Amino acid sequence: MGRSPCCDKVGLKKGPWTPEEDEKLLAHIEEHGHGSWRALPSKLAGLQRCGKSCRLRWTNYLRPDIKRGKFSLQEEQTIIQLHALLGNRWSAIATHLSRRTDNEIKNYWNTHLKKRLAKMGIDPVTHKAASGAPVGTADDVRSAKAAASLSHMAQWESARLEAEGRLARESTMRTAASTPTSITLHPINLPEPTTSPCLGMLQPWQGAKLDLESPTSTLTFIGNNNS
DNA sequence: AATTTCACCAACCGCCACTAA
DNA sequence: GTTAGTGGCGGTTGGTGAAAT
Repeated sequence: MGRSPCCDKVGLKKGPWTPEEDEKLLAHIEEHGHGSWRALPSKLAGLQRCGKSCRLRWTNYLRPDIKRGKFSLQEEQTIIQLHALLGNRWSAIATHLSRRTDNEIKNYWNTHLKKRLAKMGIDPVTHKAASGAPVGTADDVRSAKAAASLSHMAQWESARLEAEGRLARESTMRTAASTPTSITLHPINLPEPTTSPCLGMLQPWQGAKLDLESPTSTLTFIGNNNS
């Protein structure tokens, strides 16, 4: 498959966006909406940016429904648990954290959460206690069970996401005009949220009692199982 | 006060999936 | 069936400010 490079055109600006550029992009999107990103820069006089850069700036920064600033404890828990389930599928994780962008979650994971897990002797990739890590023997059994459970859940969730993707595509093709395109998630039977050994790490930092509501309970489940 | 090191995060890059011609 | 164009995703980089020396 051939691909034309997007951002190698001479004369296109790179690097941080200026307030003026933000203003131009915002004004344009407010007026025309965001449709064809590639065509957008040519419509915007004076904006020497490639469409890809415009899209990124919009989705990660300018979108009005973006929540910025510190992550709450609840959000941290959600990220950790979803990462245990989904791995580095940041966009999928972001859909479960309302108003957070995948880029922001990814950055937060790489700069904060990953290090914390490592410090706790937990492998941030597998979410299992790292070999040789100081984990209590009683916990070992629990951790192993939890890991096995999470592994199974991960497979389940992957399959579910694929199915959802297919369904979403099919439904948009079939009923493009009439049907709302919101994706409804189907219930998954999660074990106790605390089964992920790494979640316990959040408690001492906050010194507060955790309200360990299942992170995925923030999802809007419906009762029907059509899969 | 000057310099170095570290941490954070916005933005870039390359790849993939999908679609239209 | 093939090719080219586009949007989106995840990994990575580089600029900047804060902290340490």
